[in-house]
Order: sequence, then structure tokens, then C-alpha cells
Amino acid sequence: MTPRLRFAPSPTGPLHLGGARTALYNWAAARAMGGQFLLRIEDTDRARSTDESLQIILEGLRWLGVDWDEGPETGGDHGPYFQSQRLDLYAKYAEKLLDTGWAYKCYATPEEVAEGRERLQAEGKRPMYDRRHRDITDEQRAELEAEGRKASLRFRMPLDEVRQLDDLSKGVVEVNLQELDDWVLMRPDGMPTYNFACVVDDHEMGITHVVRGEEHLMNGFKQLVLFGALGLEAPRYAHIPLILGKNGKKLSKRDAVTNILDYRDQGYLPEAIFNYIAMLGWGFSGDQDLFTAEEMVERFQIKDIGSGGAKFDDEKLAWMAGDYVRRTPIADLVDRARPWLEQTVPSEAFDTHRGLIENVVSCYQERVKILSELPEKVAFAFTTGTLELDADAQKKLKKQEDAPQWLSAYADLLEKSDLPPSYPHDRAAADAAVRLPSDPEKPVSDAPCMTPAEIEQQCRAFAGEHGIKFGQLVHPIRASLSGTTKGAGLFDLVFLLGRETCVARLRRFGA
RNA sequence: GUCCCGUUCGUCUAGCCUGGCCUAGGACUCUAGAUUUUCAUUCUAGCAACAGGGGUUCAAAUCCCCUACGGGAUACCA
Repeated sequence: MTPRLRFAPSPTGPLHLGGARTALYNWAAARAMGGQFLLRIEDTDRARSTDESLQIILEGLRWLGVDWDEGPETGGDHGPYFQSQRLDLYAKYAEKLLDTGWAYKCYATPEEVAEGRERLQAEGKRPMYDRRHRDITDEQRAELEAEGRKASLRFRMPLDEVRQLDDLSKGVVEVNLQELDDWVLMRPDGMPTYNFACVVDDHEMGITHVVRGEEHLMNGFKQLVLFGALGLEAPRYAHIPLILGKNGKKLSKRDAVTNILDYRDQGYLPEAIFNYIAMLGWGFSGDQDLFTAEEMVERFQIKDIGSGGAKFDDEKLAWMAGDYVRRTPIADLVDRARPWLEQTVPSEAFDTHRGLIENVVSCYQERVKILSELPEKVAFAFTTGTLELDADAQKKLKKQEDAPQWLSAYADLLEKSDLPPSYPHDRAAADAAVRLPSDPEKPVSDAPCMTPAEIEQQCRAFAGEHGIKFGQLVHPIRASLSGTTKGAGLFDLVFLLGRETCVARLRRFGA
């Protein structure tokens, strides 16, 4: 039997971290076992299900790279994949259950059920449906119907039987079925409840393994018994711990985003989010935290999912996000960051100055964790107007009284030097020959202009001639060129800015 | 209340099933240092844990029991 797993979200809200992780584990297990992964939409709660939520969930899964073999938009042989479209199927099963006596009609109103529950609790018993219509006679039934009451369908739970569930994650768990209700299979309006639809669909869709949050452990027992009543084999279940917030409580808005797509919009790389949430409860190996989806699939086993609840930690996520940015090849990075970069980089520059953009971005690649940090950092290289200086930069410029003289002299020197042209002039040759950030280990030859290393040599000589300490010279130059005191190597900056811009910016603060 | 599940550095985890290789490993964070024109990266070193108590055993993080603390369920939600 080929393994088939599913993720069955209900479209009543966005895809949150916990849901994403559940989807991811089911997906990884299916891929690891060479089986199929399907998506089923549990929209039996008509009032709360929305198409907007559905779209957000699908988009979130796609963004993470969790693809489904069958489900909405892809179709498949076991559809429809929306429970709201499978109502006749549930009706058929309901009838069968009624015929075999596993189900019975309950005419109690919600108020009566609640009242019964309270009474049991008052008696010190377990609060649940009081089974008032479990064994009524035909006459009583007729009477209730004559009152115009609508019936829901309840499951006749075996009384006083201990059942075992061999959970893939928790091992064997035992529960006395008395603890469980005569739960509702069908609402009076003919809509199935979760546990009922879930069993019917898991069977009809050939599901073999189910990984889901441990809030479903008790549902697992209900479903197990129903499978038995239907004479069907149940899938293997794995109930895994929830993701917790920093305080060990349920994950809240304070701990993490509630919609996985917020990470996309903040410029997190999906590989990083995938890796991080996969790691929340599953270890790749004893000494490796970073892994790709492919690597995960190679060794993922459901039984290895941790049994303790994991707390969400954004510091580690931030580190991981940065690591993924650093490891992304520069051409890809520019493509993927383009929507953000365009906030400060003119969009035509992506055609005319691709090499320059790649050089600038690669200088900041190791300085950002998420893509949305890039536009601000990179802006100095593309501003044609007056550069704004931050407070620290202004301070640096005022610190040395004779700085203006040096800046002017250095501007004069650069004006005569063989620097690359400034944006928006054509400088493709220079950017193609010199790939930044510059690395002393890899000297550049055949550059059509000075390289950052040569610019540095020249600058050091300049400092020597004028009797200025190199360290002192560097700070005002950096401030006037980039408008900030931090960032890429100074001579990379000079190279990126090119002759005209460097000269202009230096003279602005020169004597 | 009742029923279920869980508990290894602050956090994520490896080890637990199949006791000895555990003086408990890795990662994030933090601290110190190295590199350096800043920031960042990188590298080196350091801090830091088997929830507590009883057993079983020559030997327990690993097996058993109890306690504590967390979490989940207890819906005509999923």
C-alpha cells in the first residue's frame, strides 16, 4: 500500500506556524516514504470558512515549498477535496451507521445538552452529553419528532471498554471509552462534524498516516472506534506537541506572526522558515541545524519527531534567516530581493546596471538577515541627489578640524585617478571585471580601472604624504561617501560610487 | 474536577527504544580574544542542562514507581 498523507486545514483563518509545521511534517513523511501528499479542505463549519483564508493557506504552503499531489487546484482521483462538496458521501455513511445501530438520532437541543452536562458535573461526574436519547423507544422518538424537533446523529460509543492507540510519536496510549462522549456525527442541518468527515475522507482518500497536533489525541480514539464500527482499517496516527511561545504557553501574537505569509512580506527567505519550523521538534542530526528540504526528506521519519513541546525563539530564527541570505548566490539574491530593492534602486537599473547592483548587494549580503533591510542599506549607491547623513556620520565629520582639507585633497586625487564611472554612467565593464566584496585572497587582473585594492594602496600613500594617520582619514571619507559610519569596506565603496560621485560627495564637505 | 501527554544548558536539540563509549555532544544567545578602516562576517576560547525523590542494577540521562511543574482534551470548532 503506498503511503498517503494529508494536510487538512480548515479555512477559518491564515496558515500559522503550527499548521505550517504540521503540513511540512506530513509532506516530508510522504516524500520520505515515496508516497503521496494531499491537501483536503475541511470547510464543514460553513459560518467560519472563507475563500480568503483558503487562498492564504494555499499561498503559504506554496511559498514554503510544500507542494501537494492531490487537492485544490491540482485535482486528483479522490476528489472533491473540499468537504463541503462531499456531503452525499457522508450521508451514505451516516445511513449505514444508523442501520447497523452504531449511530442514533438525538433530539436534544443544544441547551438541553448543556443542561445535562452541568447536571453531571454537579453530581461529580464527567461532564458530557448525558446520552438521554441513546436508548429511547420508537414511541418516544415519534413524540419528539411530532414536536418538530430536528435530530442530530450521535455515535453509540461502547461503554466501559479500554482502547489502545498505538501512536507513532507517543507509543501506546490507553483510554477508557467512557471518558469519551456519544459525540455528534451529523448536525441537524446535515453537515458532518470534524471527526466523522475526517474518518470518511481518510478512508475514501486512502490515507495511511496522519501527523497532527496533540490536541487531536482524544479525537484519535473517537476516530479509531468509528473506523472499527465501519469495519475499516484506520491510518497510523502521530500526535505531535504544539509549538509554544517564549513563556511556555500557547504561541501568541507576541511570540511570532500569526500568518506565515507575514514572514514572506518581511523578506524572510522561505528556505529559512522551512528549516526553522522543521527544526522545532525534529533534529536533523546531532551536530547540524541547517538543512534543505531535500536533505530533510532523505532522513525524515515520523517517529523521530520530538515528544516535548518546543518554544519558538526568534533569535535563532533571525540567525538562521541571515545565514540563508549569506549563502544565497548573488544573482539569485538580487532577483529575489528585487521587490524590496526597487524602493531605492531605479527599476531600469536592473537592466542597465545589473553588475553594479549585484556588487552593491553583495557588499551588504552578510549584513542583513531579511530582504527588507536591503533597500535602505543600498540606497547611497543610487541616490543622485544630495546624500543624507545620519547622526554618527555627522559627528565623525566634525570630529577632525582639518578634515575638510584632506577631503578636498583626496577628491583632487580621485578626480585624476582611473576610477570606474559613476552611476548612471555605463560601468558594466568595471563591474564585470571586479566582483565585490573584494577579497585579498583573490587579486583581480585585467580590470579596466583601479581595483579596490589599488584604491586602498593609493589612499594609504596619500595619507603618508600628507602626514595623516590612515585610521583618522578613513572615517570622514566613509561618512561623506556613504552617509553612515557602518557598512561595506571603504574602498569597495569608492569603487562602487565611481569617480564623479566620489569627487562630488567629498568636495561637499571639503574646504 | 476528570482523562491524556510531556519534562536534557536561558532557547532549539543529540543521546533514551537496544543501560556502560556521557568527565552529557552540537547550534542560537551571551562573554572574552583574534582578524580589521567602521559595521558585519569569519575564527578561537568560555559560561551553561539530565525537574525532584525513591527503586532495579556491578553500572541509569537511559528501565520502573511517586511527586512537582507544564501542556492538551473535556463543543451540534477543527
